[in-house]
Amino acid sequence: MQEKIKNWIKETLKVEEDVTLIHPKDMGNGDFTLVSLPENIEEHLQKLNQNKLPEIDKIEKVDRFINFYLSKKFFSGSIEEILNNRNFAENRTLQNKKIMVEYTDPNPFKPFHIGHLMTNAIGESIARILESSGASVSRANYQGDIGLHVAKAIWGLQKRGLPNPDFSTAEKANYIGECYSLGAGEYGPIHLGDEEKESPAKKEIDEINKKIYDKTDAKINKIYDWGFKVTMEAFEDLYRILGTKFDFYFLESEVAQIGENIVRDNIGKIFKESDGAIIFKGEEYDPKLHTRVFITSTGLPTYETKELGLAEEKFRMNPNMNLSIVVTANEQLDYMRVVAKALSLIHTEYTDKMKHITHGMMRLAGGKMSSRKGNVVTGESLIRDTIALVSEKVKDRDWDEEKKKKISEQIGVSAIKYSILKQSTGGDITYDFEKSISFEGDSGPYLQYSYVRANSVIEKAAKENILPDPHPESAPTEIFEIEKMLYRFPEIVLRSASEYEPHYIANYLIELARAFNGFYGNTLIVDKKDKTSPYKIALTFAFSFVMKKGLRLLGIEAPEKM
RNA sequence: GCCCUCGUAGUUCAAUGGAUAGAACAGUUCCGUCCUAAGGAAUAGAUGUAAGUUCGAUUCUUGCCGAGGGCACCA
Repeated sequence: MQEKIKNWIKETLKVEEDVTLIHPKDMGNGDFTLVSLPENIEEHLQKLNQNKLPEIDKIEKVDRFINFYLSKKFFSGSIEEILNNRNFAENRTLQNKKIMVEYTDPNPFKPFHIGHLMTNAIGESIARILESSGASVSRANYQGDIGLHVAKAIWGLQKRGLPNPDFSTAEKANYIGECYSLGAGEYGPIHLGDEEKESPAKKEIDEINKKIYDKTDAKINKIYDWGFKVTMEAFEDLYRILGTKFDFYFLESEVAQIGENIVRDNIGKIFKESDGAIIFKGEEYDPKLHTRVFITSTGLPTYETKELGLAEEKFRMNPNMNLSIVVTANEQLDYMRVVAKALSLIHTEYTDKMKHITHGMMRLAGGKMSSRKGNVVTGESLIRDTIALVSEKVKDRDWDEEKKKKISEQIGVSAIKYSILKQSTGGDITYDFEKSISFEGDSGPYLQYSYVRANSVIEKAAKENILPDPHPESAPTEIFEIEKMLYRFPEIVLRSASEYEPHYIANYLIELARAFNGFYGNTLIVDKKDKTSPYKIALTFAFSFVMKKGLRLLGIEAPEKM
C-alpha cells in the first residue's frame, strides 16, 4: 500500500526523486503522511485531491505535512485479504536465494549457557523471517568438540567418576558441566602468598588433551564418546523445546585441517611468519583491523584458522549459496572482521556473501549468578526454571498432564524468547527472572494470551452460528485502531528481513495485542443482536491469524489455551 | 594508547532525518457475577554534554564526559 501511494504521489505531482511517506506517530493524524517542503504545498494538495485514489478517504494539510486517511472500504478490504490469503505478509524479495544461518554454537562437554540461548533465539527468528521472504534457509550449528575444555571435563569425570546411570540425559549433561567447572577451577595456578605455582592438575589435563587429539588412550576415548553423546543429546532436547531443527552440524575437529591447509597455501601471499607463528596483519589492509595469529608457534591452528575452514566447508556443502550469516556475541566482532578480511582476500567471491550479526550479553537482574557455589544459572537451567514456574501457575487447569507440559513449555519459552527479541540485537539485555515469570505487560505470554482470547471469541461465535463477514456492508462506521494496524504487518516483516532485526516484529505485535485487548475490552464482539458482529468476528479472525504468524516469525508458538 | 558498540522517564526498552519523543514495570486513581482480570481505562515522569550540517536532529559529523567489548600464540 505504501508503495502504491508513493507511486501515485510521484505520478500526480510529476516528481522523479523519492518522496518521504511515513506513518504518522499519532493515528489521529491519518494513516500516511507526506513530508514536503513548504513551497507549492497548496498546489500539491489540490492536485492530489483531484486525482484521488479510491482507497483514500481524505487528504488534509497540517503545517508542511500532508496527511492521508484511508477509507473504511480499504480497511475492510485488507481484513478480507488477511482472511483469504494464507500467505499474507510473506514476500518474494529473497526468492531463489540460498542462505545459511549459523547460530547457537554450544560446546560439547560444557553447559548450554545463557549466551547460547540468546544466539539461538535470535538466529532462529532471523532464519524464519528470511524464509518468509522466500529464501531457502539452512540452519547450521558449529561446535567445539576438541580442545582444552574437553580435557578439563574429562579430568573432572575421572576424579568424580561417571554419574548415576539412572540420571536423565539433562542431569547427566549437568553433571558433566560440573566436572568441567571442577577441571577449569583446578587448571589455573595456585597462589601461595605472593608466589604463583603451576597446579598439578594442569599437567594431567594437558596430558589428557593430547590423548584426545591422538586417540591413543582407550579409556579416554570411551569417556569422550560417552560424554560427547550425552551432551549432544541434551542439546537436542533443548532445541526441541526451543523449536530449532538444524540442517548442518559442523565440528571444530573437522574444519581445523581444512583451515590449516588454506593458511599454509597462502603463506607469503596473505599470511606471514612472525616469532614462529603464522599471522595475518589486518592493519595493512584496513586501519580498523589488527594482527591475529592463525597458527601458533607450536604449530596448532587457532580459532581464526578453523573459522576459515568452516567458511570454506559451508560453501562446499551448500553450493551456490548467496549468503552465509553467522550469529555470535559482540565480543567476536573484531576477530570476525579480521577473519572475514583474510577470507575475502583468498576468495574474493565470498566478500559480499558473508554477514556477521552480533548480540550483547544477558545480565540477570537481582544477583542470580553465583558461580562459586556451583549453581550457575545456565541457559538450560533458565529454561527449566521458567517452565517449572509456569507449570505451577497452570497446575489447577482442567487439562491432562501432557497438555499441561506442552503449554507450560510454550509459555516458558515465549517468556524467555520475547525478552531477548523485543529489543534491537547488539545491545546487552537484562533478564529479570521475577518479571518474566509474572507475565505482566510487555511479555511473550501477554502476546500468547491475547491470541488465546481471540480464539475463544472465535469459538463462541462458532457456537452461536455467527459467521465472520469482512464485507463493508456489515461493518460498523467506526474504524477501530486494530484495523489501522493489521494491514501494516507486511511492511514490518519486510523491514525486519532487510535489517535482520526481529525486534520490529516483536514491537509491532505488542502494539497489535494492546489494540486488540482494547477492542476486546470495550466492545462486545459476539452478539446475535448486533448486525456488525460478523464484521467484528472477521476482525478477530484477522488478528488471530496475524498474531500467530508474527509469533511464528519470532520462534514462539501460539498455544490454543492458556 | 588505538579500534568497535552504546549513553533516552526511578527501572527495562522503542522511535526508516519529521508533527506533542512511544511502551512496560514501579507510583497515584478507577473498572470484579461479563467472549479467560495472565486484562482494561486514567494520571505523573526522559533525549549525558558542547558545537556543527539541515527548513527540521534522539537519529548524521566532531570534541568532551561516562559504560561495555576487543587489541598475537585461548575460544
